[in-house]
Amino acid sequence: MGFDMQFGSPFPALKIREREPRNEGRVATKTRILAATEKLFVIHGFDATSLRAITTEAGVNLAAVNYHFGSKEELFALVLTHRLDSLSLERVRLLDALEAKGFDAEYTVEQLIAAMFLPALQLARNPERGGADFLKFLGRAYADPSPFVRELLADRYAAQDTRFVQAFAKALPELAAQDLSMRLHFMLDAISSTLASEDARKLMAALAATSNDSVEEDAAVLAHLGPFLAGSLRAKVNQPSQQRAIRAVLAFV
Amino acid sequence: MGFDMQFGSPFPALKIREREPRNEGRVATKTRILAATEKLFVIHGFDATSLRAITTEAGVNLAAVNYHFGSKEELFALVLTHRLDSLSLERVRLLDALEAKGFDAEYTVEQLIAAMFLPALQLARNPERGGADFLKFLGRAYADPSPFVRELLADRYAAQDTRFVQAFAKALPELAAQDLSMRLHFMLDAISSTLASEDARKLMAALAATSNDSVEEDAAVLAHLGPFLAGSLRAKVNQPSQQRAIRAVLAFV
DNA sequence: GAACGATTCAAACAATTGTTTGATTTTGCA
DNA sequence: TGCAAAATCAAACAATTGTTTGAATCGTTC
Repeated sequence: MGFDMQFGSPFPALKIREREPRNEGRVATKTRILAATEKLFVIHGFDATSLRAITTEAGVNLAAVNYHFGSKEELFALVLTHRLDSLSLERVRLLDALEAKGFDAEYTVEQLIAAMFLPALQLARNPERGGADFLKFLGRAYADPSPFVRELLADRYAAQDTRFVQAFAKALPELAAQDLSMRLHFMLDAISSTLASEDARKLMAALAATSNDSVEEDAAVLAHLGPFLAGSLRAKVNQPSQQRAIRAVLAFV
Repeated sequence: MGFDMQFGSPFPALKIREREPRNEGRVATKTRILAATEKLFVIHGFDATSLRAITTEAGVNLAAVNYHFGSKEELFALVLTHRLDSLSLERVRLLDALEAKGFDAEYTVEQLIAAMFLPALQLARNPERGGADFLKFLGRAYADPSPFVRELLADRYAAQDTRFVQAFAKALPELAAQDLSMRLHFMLDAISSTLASEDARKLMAALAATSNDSVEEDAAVLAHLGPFLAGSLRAKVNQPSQQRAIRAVLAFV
């Protein structure tokens, strides 16, 4: 479940042989492969997940991957875009809605942060679209070192990233472009590697547990995440306190 | 250069055959291998750096690695600890000095941040001990997905990490342990993945260029990094502004 | 039920990996 | 100079990788 047959390839280049699965007794081979791929990708990443491991996990023949998907890369491209496209769409939708309604002048940064992270929290709560492992999946995807994965993400979601960067720039006009760029870099890298780490996700689960309504849970997580991230984005450079602290430490060098 | 023969293995288990290199005409084979390993590790990471690539880069025979170092893992363990041990020592030394002198009550967080990051900036300025590529090396090491690298770092530098966590906890008594833990997680993950990324390091170089004294350069970088990190650590949870921002965004869901 | 395409399967392929072997060369010391 | 240890070398090894092949099987349709 989760996966099903509506896997129309989003890549023109990735057109695969289409056909209605005809056996009813067991889940279609393609679906089993996709599910196994997602499961093993979360654990091991792209490079370390072999086609033999996938086909064994799925209980299908090794050649089935190349037959149904063409290649390992095409298979993983489908798995990645299937999950991440909905995340991206939802993020942009929230950003659109906020821009249409007009930001709350005082809390623009907090609203942008909420628009960035609420969709992931929601997807993690929807078993059909990722479930609890969705955050793990997301972290893996953005932390994966394989050039193939990195280029796929960069190419496919660059436009969305740009829109958020521009929105943050507008909300923080006093911050130099250099500093904003560095801080957003930090923020996004932190999010993704944190999502990939087991204990950090446990922490977030613990925070969520302070409420019992599911919408309230998301709000609880954001109430802890948001100020932390907003605080970092709003901080002013060259504070005297920082200057003094640096001098004190430099004295020991 | 940089590397030389004082490669006494820090691991009892990793004792390698010791011997004074006897050929003078060219750099000793062991040294060439170590240098090539470091160079390729920075570019490709542990898994994707093959022994054949290393020995080709070093201009030595393929079997030389197993002959001189025993295995690929033992070779990389030497390269990693060689660089990271000095960083760790210097960090702890600064922390000791600060604790001995007594922290500046008002700026403890800033001082701790400086103690964490100054050593890396210094090493990056010392050609003998890493040079400009040291930050790249550091980022790679902490972002590397290989279980071998992750366990090596966790086992070897856990004690140092704990000391810093405790110092931060003391400096931020009003912050719940959960939140502090999450924020430090974010902070360290952000630092390492940022160091590994090309454009983020360019940004830091640009910041450093605003001064010409080399000590001043480090201070300049810290003046931009510090407030950003301190701001994130000091932020208070459950701010009304954050709560309102979350409500506004949740309305669109 | 014959025929045909879609699917599955075991097997092999070519390429790459870390490691080992055994002969050969180089080196330092007697 | 002679000799033994150390170092280098080409070659092979065993294991793993993604991919391809060609025959066997399955399902549908005529």
